[in-house]
Amino acid sequence: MTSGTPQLSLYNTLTRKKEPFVPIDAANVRMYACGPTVYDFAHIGNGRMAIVFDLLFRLLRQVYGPDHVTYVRNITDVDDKINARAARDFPGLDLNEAIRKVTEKTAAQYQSDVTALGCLEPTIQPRATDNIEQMQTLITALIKRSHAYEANGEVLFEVGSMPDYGKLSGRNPEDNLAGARVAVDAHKKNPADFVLWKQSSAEEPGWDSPWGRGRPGWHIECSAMSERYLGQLFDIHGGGLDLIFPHHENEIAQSRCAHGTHAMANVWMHNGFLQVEGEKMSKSLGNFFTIAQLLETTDFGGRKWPGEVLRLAMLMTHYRQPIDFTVAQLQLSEAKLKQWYEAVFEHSPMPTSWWEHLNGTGAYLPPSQELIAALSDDLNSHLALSFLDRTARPSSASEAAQLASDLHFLGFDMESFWETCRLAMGEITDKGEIDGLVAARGEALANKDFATADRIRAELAEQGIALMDSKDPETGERRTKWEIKR
RNA sequence: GGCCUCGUGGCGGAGUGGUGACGCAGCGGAUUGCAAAUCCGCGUACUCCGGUUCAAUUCCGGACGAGGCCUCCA
Repeated sequence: MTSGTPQLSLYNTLTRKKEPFVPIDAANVRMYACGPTVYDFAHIGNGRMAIVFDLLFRLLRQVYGPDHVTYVRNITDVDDKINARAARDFPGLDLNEAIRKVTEKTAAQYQSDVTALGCLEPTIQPRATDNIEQMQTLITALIKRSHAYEANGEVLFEVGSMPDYGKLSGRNPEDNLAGARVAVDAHKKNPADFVLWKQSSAEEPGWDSPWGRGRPGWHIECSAMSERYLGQLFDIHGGGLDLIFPHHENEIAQSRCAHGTHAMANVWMHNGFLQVEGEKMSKSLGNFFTIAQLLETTDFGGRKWPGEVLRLAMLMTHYRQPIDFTVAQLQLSEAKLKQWYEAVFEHSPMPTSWWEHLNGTGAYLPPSQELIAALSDDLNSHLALSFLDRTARPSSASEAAQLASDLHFLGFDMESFWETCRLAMGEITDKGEIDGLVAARGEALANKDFATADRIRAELAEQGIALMDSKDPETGERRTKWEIKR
């Protein structure tokens, strides 16, 4: 970290305060985010989480260097919901084979979804099923240290064995009992005790273990995978707000009790939820949208939405605030994005032009200090974007190049934008052809042949090209620029 | 019932103990063959009630309101 870099501070759910971020090892900053359970398409709320932690990943890479950050996002591919889905979708198949089909297909879909949202690939994406042995090792340690017990064929974590259980969520087991619909199982010592390992029937997926053939509970996998790839104590652990309890609480209990450590991760970060048009997103309200649906169908607002537009809409609100996801918000995002891109395009900062840059080798500049400063304040993405608004009227090619680089840093790429535009442009794909028509119109105008001039303008408009005239401030000559409209 | 967030102009949303961030929309003007774009100007917002203070939207307390978690839902 150079001396000019602003201090990074992050809100820590554990302390309910914004704190300066101090990495355990600046040469290897380690973060973990709970990834998808791969049984169905990811919805736009899952997308928000991916974007938030992608932004953090990008910021950390900028501050500490791209080779000094490890980002682990797991794939949960063992889960009873997956089993149910596999049995439903592939009734003829052997269950394990059906499960593999479901998880592979869903994991691939997730990857393509979040890539469309501009998310970098995490450093490591471990699968739960590749880490069963590590989970068993953890469970064995918990039993040995008297934090877990076997009952009724299950292995359970004993909440009462950990004095500060509930610290993250600010609750203690007694509080929960009053209104909670916690099933009181006779075999549990405490109703809040949770499953580490459960038995599988012959048809269910299972692994041999000291406690019989079975499968892991939901929480243990993140404890196992984070330890394997990040160690017993790492820097940042993130996820959605709803994971605070019970998932993260239980992860902390498992990891700390198994290792005898005082902490699992130093900073716990949670992103807020999103609503859709003012209502909670739910299947029953009919306002439940998957990422793929927004990208590929016209279900939301009667049209498809580019991934970058969805990304910008998410970043317009601070990650801890609730977002009201609306068509109006997406339209505003698209307009902004278009304005920024066009500002860059106008100055064509590359030696040739962005068109050539599409195939080529442009190098981006480091992001603006103001941008990094805004994000360093607990990922204040809206403030960062308002900085872009202020630089969105570049007066020189170098300013335009800086704007392009800032956009690139935030995960918005000129390349994909122009690809999308090319598709929208229809017949005309050659910039020279457009320039020729613009010149022909200029000639017609010089001869006061407005009919011809307007015909050319109308033809271009049909191809999705809008022309705009302006006066050169120096010479008073007509200048015509064009842009792609959608 | 317990716990956690949050309440800023038509909208999205920063921020601050004392001159109304920024963007979108809107209004007025300049420019213009027309159109669009562009440029200039315009808003007097901080849920309510107390308290602290010379001064509160900002700090403290309370009320009201919204949302969330306590159900393997991000």
